[in-house]
Amino acid sequence: MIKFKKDYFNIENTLNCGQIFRFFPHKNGYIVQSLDKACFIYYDGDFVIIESLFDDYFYHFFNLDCDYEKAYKKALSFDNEFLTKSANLGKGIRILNQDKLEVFYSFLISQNNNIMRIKRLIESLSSNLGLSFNAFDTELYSIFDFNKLKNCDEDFFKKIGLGYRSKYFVENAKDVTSEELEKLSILKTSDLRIALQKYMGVGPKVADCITLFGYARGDSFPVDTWVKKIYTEDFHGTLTDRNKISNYFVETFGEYSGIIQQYMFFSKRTKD
DNA sequence: CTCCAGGCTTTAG
DNA sequence: CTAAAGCATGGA
Repeated sequence: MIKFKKDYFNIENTLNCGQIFRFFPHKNGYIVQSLDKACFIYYDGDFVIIESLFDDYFYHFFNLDCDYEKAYKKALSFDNEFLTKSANLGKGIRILNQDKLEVFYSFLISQNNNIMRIKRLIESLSSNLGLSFNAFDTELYSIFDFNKLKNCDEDFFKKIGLGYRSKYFVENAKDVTSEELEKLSILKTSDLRIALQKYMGVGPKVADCITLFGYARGDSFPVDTWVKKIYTEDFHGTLTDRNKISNYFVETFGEYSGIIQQYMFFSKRTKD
């Protein structure tokens, strides 16, 4: 069991800011899944409790060593109305340390798609290609077995509902492995971003999500349709190219780009 | 019916 | 090089 004060840790906001797709409400908290592991996270007074069989794994997963007060204060220092509002709304958000391969395939699904459907598709892949196990009185599936991906044809992925993204899975399943992604760790973020885009279906935005959520690169700023709206409506920017918008924000926020992006993405999507 | 969702690849200019 | 069409699917 892991127990810590809930300062700068909001369970709902951390799960609902679009960085993770495999979680769901359970009793007084949430069950959260990563690869073949699961944990049960909930509040107990002023504390957050994480129950699992893998304390070390989930301690790292939830990034519990990171000081988020700095990021929050950094966000306030820019004196931008929308950013200040977003930081106050989202200051309990943490960037999770997720598995690189799980992030890769998860965000391969994400393009031109919505979060509810992304969650459904990953769940469907898992129930078809993962192993079932029981935890917290619940029947769960591990993430889809990456070795089994190689043996699936395009029709299988289409039946799951991946649509035109099916061929991305067929292509990448041939050579995108955990080991291959791990090799790229030596690259600095800007080079890593380019390297990831060599894979079919991975463009600038998906690459940024992989560097941020899989490689823990704070100097990443994914620009999707929501963030583009933020840029024009709330920062009154004039750029239209997503690459340039991303570069602009990374130059502005530096190593805090990723978390600040999450504050704003969460804020823009939250109807108050 | 149209429009949109954590966009990318392909093709045209 | 930049601009725009085409793309699967399902919910609003």
